[in-house]
Amino acid sequence: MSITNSTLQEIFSATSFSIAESNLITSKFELKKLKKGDTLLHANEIVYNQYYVSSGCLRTYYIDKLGKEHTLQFAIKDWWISDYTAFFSTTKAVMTIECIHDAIVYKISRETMENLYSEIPKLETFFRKKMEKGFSAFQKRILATLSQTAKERYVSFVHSYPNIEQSVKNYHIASYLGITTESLSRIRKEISK
Amino acid sequence: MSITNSTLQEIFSATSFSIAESNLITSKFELKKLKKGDTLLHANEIVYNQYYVSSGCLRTYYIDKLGKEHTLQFAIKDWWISDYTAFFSTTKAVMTIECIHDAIVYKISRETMENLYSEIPKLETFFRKKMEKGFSAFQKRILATLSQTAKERYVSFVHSYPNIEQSVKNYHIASYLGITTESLSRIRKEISK
DNA sequence: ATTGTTTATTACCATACATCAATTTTCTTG
DNA sequence: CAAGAAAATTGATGTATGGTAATAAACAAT
Repeated sequence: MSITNSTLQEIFSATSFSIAESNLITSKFELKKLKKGDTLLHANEIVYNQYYVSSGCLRTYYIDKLGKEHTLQFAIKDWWISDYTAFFSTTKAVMTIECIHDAIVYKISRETMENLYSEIPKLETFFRKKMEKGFSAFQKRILATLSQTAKERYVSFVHSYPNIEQSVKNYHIASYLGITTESLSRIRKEISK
Repeated sequence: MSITNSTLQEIFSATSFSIAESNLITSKFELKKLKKGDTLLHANEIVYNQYYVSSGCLRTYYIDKLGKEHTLQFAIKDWWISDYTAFFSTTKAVMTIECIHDAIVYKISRETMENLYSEIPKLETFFRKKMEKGFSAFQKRILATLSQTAKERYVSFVHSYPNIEQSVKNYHIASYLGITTESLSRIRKEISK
């Protein structure tokens, strides 16, 4: 229950806090260790928390009515993860979060976040900017799905996220790109020629 | 140059400001009237501004290397519009914003926004929450593209945005859904049976 | 190392959606 | 309301990606 000051530095690198602020913030985060295969968040559960990923790898995925998995997001060091649609409104998760590689994450609730925001405005600024980045990333992804072929999207994924590409299964990547693992396999073969 | 207090109310409905705050904010917005067919933002232009839509209808679209248009977003009354990826980093627009129906918008620059945020924290809260909603909406759209057929996405679009559906061309909707206008036509035929 | 299990590949056929070209319908504007 | 322009529809055919099933390769565990 609670994290260290150096962890605080890790999470909010560019931001500087007073001692009082630091103490307040560190007291609110909770460390969690995850093993490969663990489920951090189950679909249908009410989402109270978001998580900062300090190490390891996780993914958020959605299971559709046919039972197929669709990966919305991967998260490695220095990424935040949750089912954000549910998190922002404290409603039930549509997605599941799974640990792909043993991980260390720091957990914080939305209620706590909102309270911290009013006490420490620069924390709100920090997260507003995070959100702007995330919004941007999603926008780019939508444009990519609209305008590119599966092959182009794969190439650009490998290029943009070399660290992730190495540490996840091909079928995870396929479900992120919106294609089957067989199609991805064919694409990889073509590229390797 | 500058808007009225009642317009301020319109934009920030749920939020209340002191007189000084109101005056400060209203002085920063600039009214702009647009005619159908006008371009509010050109691709390749540096993006300094975002716009609140008071009336009318606009859309943001991307032209790919083959010359095809892909609609990222529509905006009607009470929506905000810009090329946000470019706006957040004050870089060149990738997209174009076109007026689809005569519109009235209020313009404000990012620099002004950032200054207002530090003076009026609740304004930052307002936009953080807007951003959370937008992030959520994009997330849902990505999940929909990953897991649904074109027909399902069309039905859900019509259901979610009845006001937009009425006021835009079918080929706009097609380019938003990521299909051709011919395919959309076939889908509509099937549904009408 | 051997065996079992998970993941990736390959082949063959199916399907959703795209493309192209023509036609019809709807909207504009004098 | 007539004539032209823009948008939507339809038909015929093409293509990217999906589905199924079998096989091969990679990984894990004893």
